[in-house]
Amino acid sequence: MKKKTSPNIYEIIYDITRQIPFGRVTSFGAIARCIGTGASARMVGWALGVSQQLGDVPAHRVVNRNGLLTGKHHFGANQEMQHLLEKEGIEVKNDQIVDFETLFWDPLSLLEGE
DNA sequence: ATCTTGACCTAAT
DNA sequence: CATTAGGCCAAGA
Repeated sequence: MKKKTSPNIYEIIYDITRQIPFGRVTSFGAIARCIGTGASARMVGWALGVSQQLGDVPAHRVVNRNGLLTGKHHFGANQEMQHLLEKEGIEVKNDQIVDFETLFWDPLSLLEGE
């Protein structure tokens, strides 16, 4: 069988990001923590960037711990990320999510739910 | 093969 | 309270 560095990381990150409910957001740290060791917040952002380019994962629902749209620049151009969030009913001000803690969705809930 | 950069986070000074 | 340092893993040059 083929031996890769760590294909699991991608699957986990993709899966978690895909499980994010509508109108809800999460942070890199939360996902990284959900994975635990073997991955870091940076990998999440990098993996999400790839997934976003693939169009299979709503990366616009993932922001940093501050609720700041750090990676909006990676969405091609303009405030596409912010527009997507606003379309979901999320209010964004100055590239920052309003009531972030309220809209925050913890991926750990998946582990608890299942 | 090595070095640098990267959508980050936590802790220490 | 603000800034610096360290950790973490992977991809590009």
